[in-house]
Formats: sequence, structure tokens, C-alpha cells
Amino acid sequence: MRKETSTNTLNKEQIESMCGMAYTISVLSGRWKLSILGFLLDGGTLRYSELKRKTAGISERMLIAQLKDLEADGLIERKAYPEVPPRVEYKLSKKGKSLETILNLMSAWGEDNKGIRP
Amino acid sequence: MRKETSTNTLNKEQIESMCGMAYTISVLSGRWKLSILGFLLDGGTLRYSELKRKTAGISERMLIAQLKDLEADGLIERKAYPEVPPRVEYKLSKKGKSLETILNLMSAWGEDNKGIRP
DNA sequence: TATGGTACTGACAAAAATGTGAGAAATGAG
DNA sequence: CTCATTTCTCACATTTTTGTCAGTACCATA
Repeated sequence: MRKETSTNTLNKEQIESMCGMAYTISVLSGRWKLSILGFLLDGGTLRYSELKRKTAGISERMLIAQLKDLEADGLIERKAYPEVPPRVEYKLSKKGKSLETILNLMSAWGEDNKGIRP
Repeated sequence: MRKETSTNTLNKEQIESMCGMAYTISVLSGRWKLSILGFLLDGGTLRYSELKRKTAGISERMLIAQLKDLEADGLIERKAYPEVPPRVEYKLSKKGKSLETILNLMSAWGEDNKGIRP
């Protein structure tokens, strides 16, 4: 996804050798990842089509891309059933669930602060 | 910064009417914002030149841009002294400081999880 | 008069992220 | 045979973010 030649590119190993914050950011950044994690926190196990419905507004291409990223980073698990038409279920992994506290705090902070004019 | 005509643009009001998470993300997203907040959490009050030194690697243009964003969102405070050569100090606002718990948790989560191969 | 330090600004370009729209594969229902 | 359903994939275009690099303004100091 990133070009290795780019001056401003940090590859996986570089990121993982950095501070914890950098890794957390790298794993959560992406316009829809937190939404997806939120839906899976609420919904437990969801089919692709259910996620698609819940994330109305996001393009299919991006939904798939973000799901792939989240799976590659070990935050969600994908299970495909050999049926026709296909059925694929997504759910949080243990690692994904361990973000729950942080996600809740971020949400709460936003609620508390979003209206405030400094 | 964003074009109002863009399909995928959410303006400030729209974001603030959304869930808290969306607001939190909108305020923290930007490649260097969390680093800057981290430095200010550690360092208290810092001059522009000190921030510049600490964020070696980030271009000056971006550093300024992110400082402006953070200030506009009320997370940091800027104080300019009428001297020559100029002196400008930055520090966290109360709102900025209130992110401390979240930032620490994110950092800790990253440390705990960055090495793990799912 | 020239120089140097500090905190920026602006034009331009490259890179990254996201969107759009079309289509693929597999198979049971009609 | 044709169609509908589901989970994706691909080529291409646009939007957004970030980087590069050259300047600016101020005045004290040499």
C-alpha cells in the first residue's frame, strides 16, 4: 500500500520499533477503522453484508481494505463459510477487544468536549 | 483546507453533531499531532524552536500547520512575546491535558501489543 | 552596512487515501 | 438457460495530506 521508496514512509518494522503510541496510531488510523471496531464491539459477530449496511457511506472498496488491514493487524477475525452465496463473518479478536477501554474513553472524551468553544 | 463541495467532506458542524468518537478522531488525526501533544505533556511549556528540535523529521510547514490545528481545536495555547528575535511558547490547555489518560493508555496498549504476531 | 537568529509563509509538487463504477465467481431457484 | 445473491476485485479518477525549498520581518549586534 505504501511505496517503499517514499521518503516519508515507515514500514512495519520501523513502526514496531518505535514508541507504543506510534504503533497504536498506525493500527487505528484509517477513516473507518474505529467505526468498524465500534460496530463489532456492539454487534459481536457480523456478516460482511451487515457491516456494509451499518457503514453506509463508505465505499465497498474501502470497507474491504479496512477489514483486511484490521485482520492483518490481528484486531479482527474473519471466518468464511464454503456456501453459495458466500457467507463471511467478522468479529473482534482478543487483541481487538482489548482496545475497548480506550475506545470508550475516546468516545466519552469526544462527547464531553465536542461542543466546547475554547 | 477542505473543499466544501467534496462528497466525502464533513465540516466542523457535521463532525460535532456526530458521535464523540468522530470528534476525538478529527481532533487527533494528523501525522504529528500526538507527538506534539506528547512532547508538551512531558515538557510543559516549550518554545517553537524546542518543538522543532524535538520533532526533527517533520517539515516546518507541517509543524506550524499542526500547531495551528491544535490551537484552533483548543488543545494547546500559544503565547507570543513581542521581542526580537521572536519568542513563542506553546503549552497544553486544560482541554489538552484532559487527554492525558487516553494518550497514556494508547501508548501502553501499543507497547503491550506491537510485537505480537496474531 | 551587513549578519544572524526566530518564527513563520507561500508556491509548487509528490504521495497517500478515498471514491466510482464495472464486473467476477459460484450455484440454487425459476 | 437466465437471474439473483453475496463477497469481493480492479482500473481509474479525485481529494487530501504531506513534503521541499525559497523567502519574509524584525532588530540587535558587529
